[in-house]
Amino acid sequence: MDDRKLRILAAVVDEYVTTGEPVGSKTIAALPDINVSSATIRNDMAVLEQLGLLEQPHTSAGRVPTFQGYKVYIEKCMHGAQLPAEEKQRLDSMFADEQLLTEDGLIQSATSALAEITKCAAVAVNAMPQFSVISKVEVIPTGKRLYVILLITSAGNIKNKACRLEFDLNEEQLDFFTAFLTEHLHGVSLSDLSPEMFDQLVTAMGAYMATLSPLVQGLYELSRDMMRQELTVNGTRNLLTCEELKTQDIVEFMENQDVIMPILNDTFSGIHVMFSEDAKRDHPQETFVIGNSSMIVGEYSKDGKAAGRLGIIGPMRLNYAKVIPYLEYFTEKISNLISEKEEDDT
Amino acid sequence: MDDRKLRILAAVVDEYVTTGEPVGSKTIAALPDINVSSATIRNDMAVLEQLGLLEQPHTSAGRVPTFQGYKVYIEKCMHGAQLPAEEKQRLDSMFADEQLLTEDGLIQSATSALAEITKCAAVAVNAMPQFSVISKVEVIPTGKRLYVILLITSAGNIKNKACRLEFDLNEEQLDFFTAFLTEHLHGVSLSDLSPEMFDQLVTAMGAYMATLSPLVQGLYELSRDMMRQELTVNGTRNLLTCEELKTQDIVEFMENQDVIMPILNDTFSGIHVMFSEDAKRDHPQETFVIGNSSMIVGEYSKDGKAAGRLGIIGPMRLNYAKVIPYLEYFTEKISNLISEKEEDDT
DNA sequence: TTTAGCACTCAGAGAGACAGAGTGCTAGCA
DNA sequence: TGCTAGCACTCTGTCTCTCTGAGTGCTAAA
Repeated sequence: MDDRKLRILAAVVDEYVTTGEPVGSKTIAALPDINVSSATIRNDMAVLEQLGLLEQPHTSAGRVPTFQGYKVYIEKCMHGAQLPAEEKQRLDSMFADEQLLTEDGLIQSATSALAEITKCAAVAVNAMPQFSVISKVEVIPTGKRLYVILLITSAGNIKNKACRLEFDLNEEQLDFFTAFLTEHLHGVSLSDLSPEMFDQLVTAMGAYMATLSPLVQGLYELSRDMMRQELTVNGTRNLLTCEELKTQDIVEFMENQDVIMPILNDTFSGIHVMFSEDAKRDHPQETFVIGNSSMIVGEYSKDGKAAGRLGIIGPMRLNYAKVIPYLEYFTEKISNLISEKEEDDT
Repeated sequence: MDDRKLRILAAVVDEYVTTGEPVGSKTIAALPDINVSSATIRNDMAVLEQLGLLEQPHTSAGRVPTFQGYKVYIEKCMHGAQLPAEEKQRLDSMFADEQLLTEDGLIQSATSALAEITKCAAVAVNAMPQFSVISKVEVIPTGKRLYVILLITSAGNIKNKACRLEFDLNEEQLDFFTAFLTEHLHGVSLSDLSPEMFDQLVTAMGAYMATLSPLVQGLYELSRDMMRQELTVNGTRNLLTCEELKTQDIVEFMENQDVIMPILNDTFSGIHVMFSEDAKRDHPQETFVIGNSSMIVGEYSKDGKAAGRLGIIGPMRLNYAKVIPYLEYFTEKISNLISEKEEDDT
């Protein structure tokens, strides 16, 4: 695979990405940095087609990159595209205005900006919170036989749940229960909270068991709830303008966004590009992936530890050279902002 | 407007609803309960067209009901269609299995069943919680300068919010604040919580003002949050199969479902049918309504008091005679189930 | 008031022609 | 050996034309 063939591949991809039309040999020959005739290009394109990097929609049409072609392009032809300095500044100032925002707000504005800029859908998930640890459990009486359990983790997540008991608790019972929970659960990681562990808790309560078990059950559900990752999706409607994506697929995705969770959680580092073909192969159990789509995912971190992922879902025919630098910028920016915040808060 | 014209209108609607094709005079003449010739029907249809109840897509096509035509049909031709008894039983048994469910769960399963049956989108909102009153406010220290505010209403809604202060509070301050909030807020209705009222609260705190105002601010945001109605939408994808609805519109709706809130909150009683034309007229400020759609809304109640609304969004060309009885059934069923539950709980 | 008959209209499907873009192959040139 | 010019061939998309069928409105008769 010589240098010229790579340049031709890159030219086909660039051209196809902007026009959306199959690219012919003459178009390529007319480009300034290609100095061979269209006949030569035709020969090279035939080879690229045999390698599975290009394909023809029909005999008398130009060439279109295959998803393997895109892969080679991204890997070998894109060498570190950068965001223009003025664009960086513009975005920096946008984030400067929003310094006060919470992490949630940050993710919201990052995904919507990303969706706006790339004309794709932007997604984000926080990292699996399984390793965060319970820092506080409170039980608060709030009405006749009605109690609210409040669960707080080291990562700062707070959730509550109301439980109704058979009987009202007296002060002593309440104190016992709070102390009991603190003793057994403080510092325990969420992922260690198994149903078995809760069974043990119930037995350990001895005489209080019968009265308090609904609370323990509620607590279990609450911890399950905490384990759930938050998915943010923005700009899915942008995908509608891509003819190569089926509307049916897009809407199915909108109604059932969670299917992309396992794909987002795949292990990798840095920026990762994935096509619907890959997803179908690696996650056959997922009922649904948008056909002909690609997903570009990056990771953001908080004080050096993985904190979540940010991605773009778009058509396979996507201006990767433009989009990837943006994604890099945003992941880095989010990492900085949430890490700083932590610093000046503690 | 004589009886025969009404029967012809009904026949056109019924026929159009099932076939989706404009209906010609011959088709109507062939129906068993119409005993006049096609020429007579043509004359009547010309009159119905002048009345604005029917229209022709083009000169040599059959007739199609206008939205006014549907209105007259629903009002005068449908005389109380009923759900077949066996269907009622089937649904009853479905709900019997789910007696343990919460109100949320009930709404979830009702909307998804309704969407499934009608092949439309089903929506639900709870009633505006503006008249529920604050029954409890708690402030719980959870870490360094970190406090969680817990707000509980008479309707049983619970929400929390974390606030970070400049300084840690000592026990006395915390006690003061809790007592202060209970004194001023207990029994106050959510709709009375204005920014001005919070300003007064802050001033009334005297010396504590500076330290505690972030908590008051947090409390205000929490109360705003509580006022927000919960919207449940299910089965929007079903709408994609209707050619008369624009995909663009449907997707726009999916991404921005809240726009239907004001429409759902319109005052009415019983079952109410509304067309996108009506919605555009009555809610011109709403940026978006699905064109050619209709929305059928009913109300469910809890112990006789309005508790929320359940609706169907579908194409204007909809089998109203089938769909409306289902909606009636579901609203009544939900009302019964949530009311019963309340009884045996207090 | 209803009906039968007739001329008229219009959309949609199908066939055929044509232009244009692009290819593969062959033969010649550096 | 690698590149190029030229040519025949292929295929799609578009345009035009025609034809069919469904449906109407109008008129005259029952």
